Order: sequence, then C-alpha cells, then structure tokens
Amino acid sequence: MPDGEESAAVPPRYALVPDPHGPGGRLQPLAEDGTPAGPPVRADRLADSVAAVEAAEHPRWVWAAADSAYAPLLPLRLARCHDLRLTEALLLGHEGRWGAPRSLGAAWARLRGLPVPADLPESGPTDEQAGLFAPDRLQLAPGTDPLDAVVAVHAEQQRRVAAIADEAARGRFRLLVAAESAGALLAAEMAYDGLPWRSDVHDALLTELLGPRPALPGAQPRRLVELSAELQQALGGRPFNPDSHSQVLKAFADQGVQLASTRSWELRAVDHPAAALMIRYKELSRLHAAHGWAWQGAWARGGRFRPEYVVGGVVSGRWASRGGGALQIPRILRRAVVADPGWLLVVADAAQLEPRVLAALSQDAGLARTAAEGDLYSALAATAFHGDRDKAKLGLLGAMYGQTSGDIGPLLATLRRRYPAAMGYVEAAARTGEDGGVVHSRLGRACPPPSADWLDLTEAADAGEAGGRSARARGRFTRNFVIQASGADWALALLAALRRRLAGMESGADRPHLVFFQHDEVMVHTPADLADRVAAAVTESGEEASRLVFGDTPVRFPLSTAVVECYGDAK
DNA sequence: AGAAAAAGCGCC
DNA sequence: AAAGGGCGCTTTTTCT
Repeated sequence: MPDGEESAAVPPRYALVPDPHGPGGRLQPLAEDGTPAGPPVRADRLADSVAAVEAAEHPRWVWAAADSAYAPLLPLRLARCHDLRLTEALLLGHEGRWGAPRSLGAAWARLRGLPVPADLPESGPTDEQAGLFAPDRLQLAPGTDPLDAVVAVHAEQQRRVAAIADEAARGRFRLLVAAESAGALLAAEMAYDGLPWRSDVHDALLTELLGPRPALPGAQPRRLVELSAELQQALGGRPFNPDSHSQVLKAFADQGVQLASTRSWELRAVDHPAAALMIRYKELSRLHAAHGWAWQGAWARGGRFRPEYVVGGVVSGRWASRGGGALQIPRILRRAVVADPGWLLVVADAAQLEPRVLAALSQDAGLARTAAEGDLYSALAATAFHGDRDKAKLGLLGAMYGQTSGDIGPLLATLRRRYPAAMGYVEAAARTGEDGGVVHSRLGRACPPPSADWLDLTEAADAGEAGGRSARARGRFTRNFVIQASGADWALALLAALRRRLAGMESGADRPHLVFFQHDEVMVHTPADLADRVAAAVTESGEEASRLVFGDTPVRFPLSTAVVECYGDAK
C-alpha cells in the first residue's frame, strides 16, 4: 500500500463518525473485513480521542467522506483512511454501475433495499454556513444511525473488493482505494494549509499590466478602457462590445475581414492592426476577470490561496477544483507564489509522463527502451525518426490522442512498424470504445459507458456519418483514457508516498507539507533546512509509485525537481 | 428572472 | 505553433 508499505502487519481500522454539531463523536474498532472488533466508543472531544488512537495504533480511519469527517479535525494529521464515498464511486464504476449515487446514504439504501437518494449537488464556497458538515449531506434516511451505516457500508465495500476475481487486479484495486483515500486526506489538508500567495506581488503584476486598481469594484481598469478605445478606432469608429463575440465578428466583417470565430489563433492569422489589439484585450480582460483583484479578495487572503480540490473529480481520476481555479492558475501569476521567510518551495513535475505510461502499460520492449532514457522523445527520435525530435513527439502524441489530421499519417506508420505492441495497445483501447465498451486504468478505474444517446446514434440501422463520427470520438476518448487515467493512478501513488515521507520530517515545530498538486506536478512548502531531504523524498516517492503501479518495468518515471523561493523560478 | 448553452481561454 | 483528450471559469446569448 502506498501509505503503509513499511508495516508488515495490516493496520487496524476504526470507524469514525462526528456528531452533527459540537466537538464530540463516536469510534468503533473494526477488523480488516469490516466486522466490529469492539463496541462503539463515545468521545466528548473527538479530536483528542482520535489523536490518541492515531498515536497508539496508527489505524486506517473509516468515514463517510473526508469533508465531513476529517476537515473538522484539522490541523490534526492522520496517516490513513478509507473514504467510503470515493470508494463507492470506484466500485460502482468497476461493477458497471457508473453514475449511481455514491453517498453513504445511497450505499446504505442499496444495501437495505430502500429507495436510493440522489446525490446532492456539490457544495460551493457559498454554502459553507448552510451546512457543509451537516449530517444530511450524507443522505441518510431519518432515524438511521450514521455509525451503523458507516460500519455496514464499509464491510460491504470490503466484500465487493474481495470479490474481484483476478488476484492481481484485486491487489491493484486495493491500491487504488488506498491511494484515492490518501488523496482525500491530502485535499483536505491542502485546503486547510493553503498555497503561499503574496498578494503584494500579485497586485503589482496586475497594476503593471492593467493599470491601477479601479476605485469602483465593477469598473474596467485603465488599460482595458484604452484598448477598447483603440480597437473601436481601428475598426471604423463605431462602438461595440469587445466581450461580445458576435459584435466583434461583425466589426471585423465591416472592415472586410471575415472570421469564423474570435479564437486567438484565428485572429493571429489576420493581417489587420485590430487583430493584435483584440488578442491583447482578450488576454488582459481574462486576467482581470478570472484572476484579478476580485479573485484575490475572494480566494487569496491572509497570504494563502485556499482552493477547494475535488478528488476524483475528473472521470480519469485526475483531480478537479471548485472555485478559485486552482488547476488553471496562469503561468504569469506563478511569481506570486513565494515561500515564507526561512522556507522554500520544492517543485517537481513528472517528465513526459504519458508516453512513459504507454510504454509501461503496453510492455512494448522497444518503447520501454526509449522510456528508460531521461528524454524519451530524443531517444525515440534517434531510434525511429532520424534524430528529428519534433517528429517523434508529434507522432507519439498523435498516437495517444487519436489524431488523424495533418501530415501525421507517415509518422503513425513508422511508429506502428517500430513499436507494434504500444500502438496495438492504444488501438485496441480505441476499438473497445468505438464498439461501446469500457476500458480501465492500470489500477482499475473504469471509464464511463456510452450514453443512451450515443447508443441511439451509433447502433441505429441507419447510423450514418453522424454515428461514425460519434463512434470515433468515443474511440479517441477511450484511447486517451487508458493513458491519462493510468497517469493519474501513478500521480496519486506518488502523492500518497510523498505525504507519508513528509510526515516523518520536522524542523523544530515546523514540518514540510504539500501545498499544490496539478495532474503531474507537486509542490512542497518546507523549512529551508529540510529542502534537500524533501527533494530526495520526491525522487524516492516517484520510484515507489512506479514500482507499486507498474511493477517490474524497465520504464523510468523521472521527476524534474527544483528548489526555489518563488514558483515562477521553477522552470 | 433565472437557468442553460455557447464561446473562448486558462491549466495538464 | 498547433493538433488531442480532460477539466473550470467568465461573459454573452438563448431558452424556459
């Protein structure tokens, strides 16, 4: 397991249920298969009791969902958990019941043959007071004891995992459950700790690009007002709204410039002085609207940006975020992410993760040899593309994403000849998708089945061009899914391994903590004297993740690591 | 009036 | 440089 590798003994389990209000709650020890190993215990101060059990027994905590059970206990740190809601979603997908409600109440209702409540819409920052931690978010029927439900649903989940017939697949799925649950711990912790954010640096950058902050909250900053005026003048002087696509298209058309859209790559190809102005306006307007002063006031106060992460929010297992756009911070704003005095940032990203995942998944001996190198694309180019790295990259990306357009045909033919196992792997995944089938990540995360609309479109007797297009689109999805989702498996295992290593480090009263995770990139905020140890832990965690997820493979998954004061200096 | 869709661009 | 899959967010436009 990523978070318990060192302990030979299986850790004990404890069900944990906080009271709906107040600091109390209940615990109950459980055996590995979920049967109670002792009576429930009441705790008047749940955080104290949990801390004591954590120190004495290092258990795996079993709870309905981290946001209701773990967030109220922070800053207490727990090593392991089994998150019932995330596990329910993984199991439902694996069992072909994708999309069924996954709350504790829904799982309990299925177990008892009761009507199954639909999942509530995800919470947002606005309903914090409205009861983010309220018990009704568990969707339990009135009168149900939540501890009974946690114990019963957990036992049922353990039974369902044990029922996976193939032993190797079962082991990998257990790893997936543990890693996803570790992600739940980490997401709550990162939201609590926040990413170091220098509002003064952010503010200076905005002022440099947009002009001074407008006195009125809704007002346009000076630079945008100027650009609007210049645009209007360049396009004949008639007023129009540069934020309205249709008005922009019309304004250009009036000058004899026909555009199919206002996309910036299309504008870039236009030979008209207004095009550059329009592109600049869009860039700055977007910065102002999405990451300007209003964003700062809402999300980055008190020296920390506190996003809300959604573990497993993307079907591939990648995380999503809710509010604040944590995973879409513009690169230019990275300079506002600065370590506290006496602290440093360790920033690491997995180099060329997806082609390496393909090499490991397909066990293509030739591709694996290139993926044993530091720069996979150069090695690939040397072997198969006469040293042309661009072509090698182009071809491999096209193969992984199902690209057919452009001059990519010959590149794909070369790849097919040199790396038949790798190309066969993605093409089989595509065929499965086109036929309406389901594919899985390395650890067993399932992709969604085709929708009813899709089936109508593609399986009708007269399924014509639209049906074919739709089938090919799903083929591209499943082709990419096996790689993206297996990459997410690896990244989750990396996180779990790194989190465990960081928990063992301290410098006085301070300790390093993860503060950012974005698909294949992690950031640790650490006391400066621990930075080298943190960097080493990143490397070790990458190796551990590779071994756990892909087993014995010659493929390497190197991380490029930078130790910096400012995120903007990381690469 | 409010919800939903569309367009467009940010990140991987 | 983009293509290709995945998202979130904001604004405008359209629908109910």
